[in-house]
Amino acid sequence: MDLKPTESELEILQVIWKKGQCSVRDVHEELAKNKDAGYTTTLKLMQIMHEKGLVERDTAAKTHLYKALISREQAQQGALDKIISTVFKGSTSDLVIQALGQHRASKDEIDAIKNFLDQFEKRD
Amino acid sequence: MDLKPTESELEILQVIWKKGQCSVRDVHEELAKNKDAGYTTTLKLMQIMHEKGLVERDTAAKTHLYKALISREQAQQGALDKIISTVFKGSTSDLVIQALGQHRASKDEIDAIKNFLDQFEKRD
DNA sequence: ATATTTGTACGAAGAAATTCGTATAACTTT
DNA sequence: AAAGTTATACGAATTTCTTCGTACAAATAT
Repeated sequence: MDLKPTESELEILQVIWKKGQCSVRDVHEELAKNKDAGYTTTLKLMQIMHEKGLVERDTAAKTHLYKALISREQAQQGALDKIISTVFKGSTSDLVIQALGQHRASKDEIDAIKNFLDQFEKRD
Repeated sequence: MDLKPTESELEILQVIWKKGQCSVRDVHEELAKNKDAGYTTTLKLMQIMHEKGLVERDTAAKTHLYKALISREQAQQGALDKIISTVFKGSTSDLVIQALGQHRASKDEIDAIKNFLDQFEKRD
């Protein structure tokens, strides 16, 4: 299993992650808010995702219901691994610093991260 | 200008970023260490990158010399923006915590991040 | 000067991802 | 029960990315 969603697949997964279980129409209507694609395009993509094992589906009723077989966390980790190796020279701290630099995190966020770092350090 | 390098383009950019200025052969030999592709493949990709405006080139000599027109930082930011919006629900701190949690940063890295956070906090 | 090597140009094949049209089956409405 | 609506299936066109072969020009070596 490769489990590396493409760009469009990721858009679909986002909707499924948010809603938990979706029909093609559910997903398509959500996507239609920001994007302009035909219904059968979404259908086809979801069928392909099923073939690839990215989602499972319940075909009991006429309208099939899809669930994600890859978790958001798995996808996050995959995405991180990829960009850390391709643009961050393998350096996680470079990534963290760049992320924080641009984003202007709030004090709360910064504190959350500091706490996290403290715990992390103690653990080793 | 779109300026969103593909996967292969990123591999090439990495070499150019590292060496500063490169001939096609420079890049190709570096890539050949980890990958197995023909010389003309690399050449073609670099020509396309030139068309797209990702690199500039000096054609004065027979062997053309390429320089990056997109900085590593720009590519990093683009990659971050993309995954923050597609898999991290827009949350930078989620990304940071996930990155630190899995990647087992070294003590030095953690200290670097802490220092950065301290400075960051003072700045506001 | 001729042959070999080293380079660019470029068309086109191949592969992967995306989009859509058409067929057809199953419900729903009239 | 006929017409309209809402589904899935699936082939195929399109687009984007990648790879490579061939042609040819310039520099170098014999």
